[in-house]
Amino acid sequence: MTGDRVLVMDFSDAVAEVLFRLEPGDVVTYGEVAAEAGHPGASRAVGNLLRRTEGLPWWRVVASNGRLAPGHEPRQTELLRSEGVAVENGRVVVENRAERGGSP
DNA sequence: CCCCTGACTAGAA
DNA sequence: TTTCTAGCCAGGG
Repeated sequence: MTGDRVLVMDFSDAVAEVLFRLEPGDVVTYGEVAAEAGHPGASRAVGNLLRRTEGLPWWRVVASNGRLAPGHEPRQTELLRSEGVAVENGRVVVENRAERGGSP
């Protein structure tokens, strides 16, 4: 019963909880975090929170298009790669082997 | 209460 | 493919 332990959590706390639940090698988008935190659509607020808050696994959060955080691409790339995440040209490589322009 | 900023997103050009 | 615009949300002054 009351499996929900969601006590009046502030936006910041809710987002932080979701972030800390992530495991090494896991990557999520701002929108996913916002929705998981109980604030769907607040993707922008999530980005702002990561920018103002420290101690959070911000590198595990990327944009919906796989883009990394502006100004932190090099650092985020190294962190993600160190966890086994494939990153290329400031972008998280998704299981998307279609349309690629280059070598089919 | 009002105004502005921002590590966003989806869609159009 | 890249660039721009409009819309949405929370925090801070």
